Amino acid sequence: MQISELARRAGVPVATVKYYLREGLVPAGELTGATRARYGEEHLERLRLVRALLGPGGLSIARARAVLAAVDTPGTSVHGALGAAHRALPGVGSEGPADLEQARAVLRRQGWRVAEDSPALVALAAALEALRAAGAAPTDELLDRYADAAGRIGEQDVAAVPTGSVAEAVRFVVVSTVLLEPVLLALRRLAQEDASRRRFPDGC
Amino acid sequence: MQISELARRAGVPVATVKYYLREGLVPAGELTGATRARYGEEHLERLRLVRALLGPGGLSIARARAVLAAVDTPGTSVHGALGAAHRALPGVGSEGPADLEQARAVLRRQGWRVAEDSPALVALAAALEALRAAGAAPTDELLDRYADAAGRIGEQDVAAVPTGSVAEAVRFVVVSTVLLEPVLLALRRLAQEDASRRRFPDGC
DNA sequence: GACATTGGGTAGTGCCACTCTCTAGTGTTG
DNA sequence: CAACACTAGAGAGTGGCACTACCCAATGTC
Repeated sequence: MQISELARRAGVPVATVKYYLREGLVPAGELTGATRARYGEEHLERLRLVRALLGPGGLSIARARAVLAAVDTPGTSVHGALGAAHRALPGVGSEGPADLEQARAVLRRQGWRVAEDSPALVALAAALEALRAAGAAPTDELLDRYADAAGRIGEQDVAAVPTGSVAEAVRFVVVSTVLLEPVLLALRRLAQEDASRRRFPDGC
Repeated sequence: MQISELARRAGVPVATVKYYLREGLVPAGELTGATRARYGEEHLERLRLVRALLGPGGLSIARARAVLAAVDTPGTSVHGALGAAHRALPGVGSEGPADLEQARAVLRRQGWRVAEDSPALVALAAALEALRAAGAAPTDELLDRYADAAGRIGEQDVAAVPTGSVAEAVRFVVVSTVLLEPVLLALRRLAQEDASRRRFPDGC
């Protein structure tokens, strides 16, 4: 298929596909001449993945490229791919070295063990710092409840990883890590809405 | 305090504070002359809240203004404030009318009742659509597990709302709705990392 | 042989969150 | 009272980002 068909089937303007090709998000097609290239189903699939990461996934071009690099690198272990995906995701950017103490305490109580420099750990510390700065410091009890729920989800995520090939597992991990985040947030808001309706009926 | 002190104590450039004043994110100070205004502790608190919403909260200026409008409007019910906050939050922007069926099915199984046009419902449908487009359609079982965990969190969130004054409750709802999202996402990633380490030891 | 399309590249666009600069006025210091 | 630093308010400029429009020479199609 040519670029126009690729673009049409993915619902993306041709100029945008060219842009992704230039940025290295989508691999080049097979050149059949100086001004012709052929694209396959795998290009279409990749293009759809890119759109999902950039749109609903909320990634920037640069971060999407880093995430896709983890997908493309064969020989990476599944655990390593998860780490690469986490590193590529937008953590909560903080300037100074954040206060990791409350975050570490949660991990201790949950019995979780993670890398010393885990980006998720830094992100958690930064998020807690933001809450404190906004005058809404969370209690340890609240954090523990959140961690309980998060633990269930993380367990579920990892259990669902297919064991067929490493490549398949890596792709699954990356996609689900990124694209299930909006699902989780939407479900939380729905649960809040339901709980709020029950607790505050008729406008309290 | 003058604008320079306000800016210094919040760790924000003076020009940026002026910008927020112009955009209506921070209320004007009390004018003491044609070129002088006085700001109080409440301005400092508000400025810190704005920074938390824009930075870690990930809101745009326009969305932050809408969220803050909910905080500022007295007489709003707590349930109404939650709805206002949800409407102001960035849903997953989708073009056409998404397929709400799978999303509604989750709600039915959980026994949740939400508004027909709930933005969270649309966001969930859009997120599911993105997953399908990326070739990683989630099973109902996975969604149910996610919903179970989200249900716990939503319950917890609503239970934690202070019952003192409506204004206090509204502020709490808005802040926790927005600023606990990064906490939840970070905890999920930490749980994934721990679970992944246990399931894929030494690079599988 | 006319015409549309392609790969490849450069430059421009629109949006956003600031950031700079200017004016006119004001408090403060010596 | 004069010099000076600071202020409110507002317009214009900046840099980054994700496209998007345009151009060219080459090529495929009718």
